[in-house]
Amino acid sequence: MKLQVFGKEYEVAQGSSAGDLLKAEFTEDFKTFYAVRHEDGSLTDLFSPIETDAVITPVTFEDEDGKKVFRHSCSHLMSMAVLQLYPDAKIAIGPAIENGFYYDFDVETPFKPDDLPAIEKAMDKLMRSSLRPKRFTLPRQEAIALMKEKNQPYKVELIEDLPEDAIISFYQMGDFVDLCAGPHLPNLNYLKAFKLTQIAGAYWRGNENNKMLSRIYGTCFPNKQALSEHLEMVEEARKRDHNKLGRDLELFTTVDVIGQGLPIMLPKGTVIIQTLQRWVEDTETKWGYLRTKTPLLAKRELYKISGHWDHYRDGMFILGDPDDETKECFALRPMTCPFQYQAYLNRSRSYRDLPMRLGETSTLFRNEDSGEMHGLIRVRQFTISEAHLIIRPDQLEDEFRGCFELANMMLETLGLKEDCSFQFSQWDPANTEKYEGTPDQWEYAQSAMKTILDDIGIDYHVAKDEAAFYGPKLDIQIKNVFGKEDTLITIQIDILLAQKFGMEYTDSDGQKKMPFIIHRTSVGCYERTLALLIEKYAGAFPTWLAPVQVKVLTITNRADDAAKQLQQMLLDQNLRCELDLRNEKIGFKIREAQLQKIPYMFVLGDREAENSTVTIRNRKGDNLGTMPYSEAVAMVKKLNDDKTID
RNA sequence: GCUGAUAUAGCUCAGUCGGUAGAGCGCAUCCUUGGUAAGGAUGAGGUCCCCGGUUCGAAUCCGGGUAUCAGCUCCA
Repeated sequence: MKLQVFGKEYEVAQGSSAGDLLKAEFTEDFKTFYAVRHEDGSLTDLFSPIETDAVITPVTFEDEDGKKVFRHSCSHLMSMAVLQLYPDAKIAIGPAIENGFYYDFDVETPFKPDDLPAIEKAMDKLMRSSLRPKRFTLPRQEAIALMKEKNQPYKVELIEDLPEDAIISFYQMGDFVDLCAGPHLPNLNYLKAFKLTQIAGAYWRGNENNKMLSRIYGTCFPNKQALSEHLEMVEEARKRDHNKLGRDLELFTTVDVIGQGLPIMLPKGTVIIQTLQRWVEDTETKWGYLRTKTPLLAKRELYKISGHWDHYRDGMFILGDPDDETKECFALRPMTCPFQYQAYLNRSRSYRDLPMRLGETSTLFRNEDSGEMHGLIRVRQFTISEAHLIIRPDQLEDEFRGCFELANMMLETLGLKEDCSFQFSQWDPANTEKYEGTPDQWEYAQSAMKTILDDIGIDYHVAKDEAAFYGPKLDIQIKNVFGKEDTLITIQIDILLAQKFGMEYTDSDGQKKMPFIIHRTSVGCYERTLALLIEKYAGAFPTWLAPVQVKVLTITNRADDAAKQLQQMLLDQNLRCELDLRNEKIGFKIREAQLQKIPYMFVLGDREAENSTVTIRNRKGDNLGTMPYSEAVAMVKKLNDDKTID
C-alpha cells in the first residue's frame, strides 16, 4: 500500500496507521501531528489503520482543522473528568469552537464556578495517565444499545437522528465511551495546557423549548506559554470593552429606575453621537436625500397594514389593550417605514419624482427580551440613520449601488471598514409564515440583489432565513471585541410593502405603477456605532470625533488669561476644548489628560503666553513643538474638518 | 425569556461569628505658583440596590423584586 506525505511516497504494510509511518519518518515533528487530512478533505486519526492508498497531510495546531482536533480531544478529556466526579451526569455534545471548546452536561444541580478547579484537577490526572483513545464502529441498533447501557439518553437521541446507513463511530478511553465522528489526538498527554474558563446554561440542541443543560467552556493550547498568552490577550480585549470603557470615560451610564436597555448618554457620549449625526445628515443631503420627521408612535391600524402587527407584535411596546378593538391602541414604532410612506402618499407622484430618497434620523423602540441587552450594542431605544428610497424598478441597480457606496464611504471614514463582512440575508421558502409575499416575488427580489452584489464584486456569505419579512437584505456585519458579530448596516430590497400601502406613481405612458422601495441605513444605529468605535479606538477617538479635542493646561496661573483666550479661539472654530487651570504639577495634569485620552494638550506657561505661543503634546505625551496660537488652532481644525483618523 | 454569578462612598474594593461601616484613588478647602507620569494638610461624602420576613438586633440569614455581568435563545 502506498502513502504519500509531503509529496514523497512510502510503501507501508496493510493495516498499519498513518501514525506508524509519520512516527518513523518524522521523529522530530511527530508530536506536532494531531491527525491527517486526506485528498478529499476528510480527516482521520493518526492511529486508525489505513485501508487504501492515500495522499495525506498531517494537521498541526497551526492548521484550523488541527486546532479543532486538539480542542475537541480536550472536550472529551473534560467530559471524562466530569463523569468521574459526577457519575450520574448525562453528556450531550462537546465541540471545538473558535478559541476553545465546550461540553454540555445534564446534571442534577448546574455546575458552579467553584466546581471547575476540581474538574481541572481530575483532567490533569487523566492527562498524565497517557491514555490512548481507541476507535470502533457499531451498527445502528448496537450503537443505541451501547448508549442505553451507558445511560446516555442524549447520545441515543443523536444516533437515532443519524441516517440509516451512517457509520456510527465511538472513541473509548478506559471506561469512558463517547459517540464521536473524530478524529482525536493519539494520546491524552498532548493536552498539557488547558483552562476551564466559564459556565453557562445552554439549551439542548439550541432550542429554547428543550431542557437547559449546564455548559462548561474551556480552552487549550499545545503549551503553557501559548495558553497564558491567549488568556492575557483575552484580558487585554476586555479592557477595550465599550461597556466598561464607555462608562469609565463618562460617555454613558445606566440607572436601574430607568430600566434595562435604556442607556443615558452623558455629555461626552452625546457630543460624539451629535458629531456623527450632523456628519451623516449633511452627507446624505449632499447625496440627494430629503429629510422627514415623523411621529414616534401610531395607532395599531398602521402596523396592521404594514404587517408588523402580525409579524412583530412581541417586539413592540404597546400602549393600551391590543385585544380591545373598541378602544384606541397605540404602539411605539419599531421602525420608520410605514411612517415615511405617508410622506410619499401626501400627493400623487410622477415617474419624474423618482427616485425619492427620504431620510430620517429616527428613534426606534424594540421590546427585547430582558436577557438580550448589552451595553450600547443591544438596547431597547435607539436612533438610526434610516432612509427609504422609493424608486422605479429600472432605478433599482443604480440606487442600490449608491446606498452601498454611501455606506462604504462612511465605514471608511470611521475606520471600521476593515472589520466588516457582508451577509446576504435570504428568506427560507420552508418557513413561509414568517414572510410576506409569494415565492415568485422573493425569487425576483433575491435574484435582483444577487446580480447587483455580484456586479459590485463584494465577497459575501449567504444566510438563509435571515431576511426581513418583506425582502432580502445585504447586512454589513461587524465583530465586537469579544468576537461576537452584529449587524451594523443594512440595505434591503422591498417589492411588497408599496402595494400594501397603495403607493404608486404615474409612469411616462400614463399608467399607474407600483414603485420598489430600498430600506437602508448609512451608518448603524448611533448607539451601536459608538460602542464599536469605543472598542476600535480603545477610547482614543480620532480628533474629529473626540468629545474633548484639546485640553489647555497651564503651568502657572499667570498664564490663565492667555489660556482662556486660547480656549476661545478654539471654540470660535467649533473645536471642543477644556481648560485645566488647577494648581497641580504640570506632569500630573498631562497624565490626567492622557488617561482621558484627549488627542491634544496645549501647554501654556507665562513665557509662551508672552509671545502668544503654546507647546503642543499629543495623547502619547510626545512634544510636537511650540507654535503660535493660530498655527496650533489651525492644525486641530484641519484634522477636525478632514475627519482624519489620527 | 432561560442558566449561573454579582450588587457596600463618584471609582476599585475590604468588612471575621448577626451587634448601625472602612481603605486607596477621586472630590472640596487651604498651603504650594510650578517645566512634563501621583507635592502637603484638612474636610465632606453611605437608603450597605429595593420591598418583605426571621431576630432583642440584619450590609451579613431567608423570600420576592430590580439592575449589572457571562453564556444560551432571540435580534422582524
